[in-house]
Amino acid sequence: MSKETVSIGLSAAIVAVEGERPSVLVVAHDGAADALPFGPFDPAQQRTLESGLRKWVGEQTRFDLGYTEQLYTFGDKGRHESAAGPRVVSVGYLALTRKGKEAPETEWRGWYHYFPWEDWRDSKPAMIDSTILPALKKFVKDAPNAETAELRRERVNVCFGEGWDEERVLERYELLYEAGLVEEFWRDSGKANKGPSLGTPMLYDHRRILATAIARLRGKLKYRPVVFELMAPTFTLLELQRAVEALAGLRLHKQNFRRLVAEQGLVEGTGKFNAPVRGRPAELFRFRRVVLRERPAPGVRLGVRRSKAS
Amino acid sequence: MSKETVSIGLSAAIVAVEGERPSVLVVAHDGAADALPFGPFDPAQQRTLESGLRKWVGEQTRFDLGYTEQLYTFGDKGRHESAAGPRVVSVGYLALTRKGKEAPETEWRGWYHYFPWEDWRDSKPAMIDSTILPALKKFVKDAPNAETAELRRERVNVCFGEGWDEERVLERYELLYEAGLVEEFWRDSGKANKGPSLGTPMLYDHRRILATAIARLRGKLKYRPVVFELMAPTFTLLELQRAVEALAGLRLHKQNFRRLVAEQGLVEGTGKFNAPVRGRPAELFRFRRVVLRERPAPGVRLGVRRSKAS
DNA sequence: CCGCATAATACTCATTTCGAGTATATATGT
DNA sequence: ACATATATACTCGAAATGAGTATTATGCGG
Repeated sequence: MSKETVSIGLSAAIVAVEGERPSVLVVAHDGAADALPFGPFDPAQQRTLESGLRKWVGEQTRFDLGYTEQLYTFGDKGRHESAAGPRVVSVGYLALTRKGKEAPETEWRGWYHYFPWEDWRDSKPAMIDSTILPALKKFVKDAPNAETAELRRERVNVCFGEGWDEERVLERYELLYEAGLVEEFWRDSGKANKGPSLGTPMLYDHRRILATAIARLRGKLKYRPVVFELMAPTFTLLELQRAVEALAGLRLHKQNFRRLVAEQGLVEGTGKFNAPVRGRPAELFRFRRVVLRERPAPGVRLGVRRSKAS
Repeated sequence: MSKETVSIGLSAAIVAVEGERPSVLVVAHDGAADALPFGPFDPAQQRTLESGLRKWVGEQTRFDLGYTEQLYTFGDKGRHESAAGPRVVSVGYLALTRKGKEAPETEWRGWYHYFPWEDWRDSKPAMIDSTILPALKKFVKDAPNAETAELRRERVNVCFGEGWDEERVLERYELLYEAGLVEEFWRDSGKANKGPSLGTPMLYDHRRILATAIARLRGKLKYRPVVFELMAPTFTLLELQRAVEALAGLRLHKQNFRRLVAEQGLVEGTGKFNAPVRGRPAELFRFRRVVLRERPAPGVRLGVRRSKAS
């Protein structure tokens, strides 16, 4: 094993939405922490990193990855590899798919298990005021000097202060990590955690990769029609809205949502209607693929609401 | 050299702006193609990829990298390494700095040398209509089948059709690459180019990394105050506007630009004025660092003009 | 020292977008 | 029939946006 070479690992946050639940495919061995599917990159066989990813995902799971996107390359010492063997650099990917039968050893898990503070659909998660903000206040106060304290105060404000920016998923996770509010911090530092531990931990730095994936997806949503990778071929407008809301972790204004989607030419009606459980039947729509040719940034601009219920 | 391991290279697009010219630091050996500063990553010495980057940039050049950001990890076979030796995976970075004395062997070069079709400040570059579009039309026509032709037509339209999206720098470069309009395509495929060759080529895949850097910077500009990393401590509003225009490759509406910048609280006046060459003296402004605490997405929203001159 | 070119800065205006709400239509269940 | 639930259409005001005109402060050439 040469000193100058490293081994490359590919991790994938494979995302699907079922109804109102955004889910991620995890490998869950009993006892061990949840992990993202992970595979080695074989430089001898594969021409590109992405083809390597598609290959082992195809082998290990049965999913057809539609949209895939590289997220970030992590090379931090000690956050991945074992003491023996070569240094591991891991390249994280985001992949979107429609849920199917999962492979053995894997299962779908709602991503808000890992990030409960990111779901604002019902209301601001109570844990923010009850647990997170007090703990972060302490984190600011415990800063070694005034300058660090000021920086920390700024970060706390940006992440959890006035005006929720749903895209800052990674920033918030990293802040909670540094403040010792997630289990991984204590695991990585080898000390015992005596305080709160928020959300379900994951193996290695996988929760960080997942945070990156969610952040990227929430951003992309607004200017590229990526949601449709997660939808069935036809869907009602409410189903589409629920999917977007699930991903963004926010409630949207129904009437404005359909106005946006329609005006942008993102969807077209099929003339068919669903069989409703209750209420007036909704028309089934399909994604207008041609919009890719027409508009420069055809995303689902999410008309965020400012006040009460929908 | 193990079969399963690769060697990691770090490339950096180090960007500065002088007046109206956005520049990138290149290593220019006589005869050879321009290259981005490139250094190997030493897994034995460095804890993270970014610390590895900062180390050799600090050694080779004299710059203090302010803002740095990882761009993308390229692992394509044949686009980087030599036949012998290990497979090279290259991690690209974007770094912003203020121009200083460059190191030996390096020089600043305007980035539009490499992407002449990306500079729309004066007008739509003539080469688009005279050279690019006809060649791409041929590229569509030469498609092996109707489906590929349709896909290509769509891409051509998105990249160079109605409605210029200044952020699609990478998409455009990749399209030109595949259509054989940039020298690198012919170099990589080992054939002789008989057609036009647009812009100045670079070593390996460095022009692709630079395209990624420009795209990322143009996007970030709008929602994070990154321009200020490139400005002197104080500046006039016109200087700021010119810098943004240089990066975006677009002209902006002067009065609206200052309205945006002022309303968003991005800058504050110093009460001092410059010594004008002509015209009324302009007030010198400085970046309001506190804005980071106040606003969720404090970027320079660039009120793009739709008609004639400023 | 006057008028002009040039640039900075202030202010106006119409249009579009956006958040929010009301009104109406069409189902189901009792 | 009517209560309830959902789908869809339409309205309204506030804010943001694109574009322009007006005014102010300089240097410079006569």
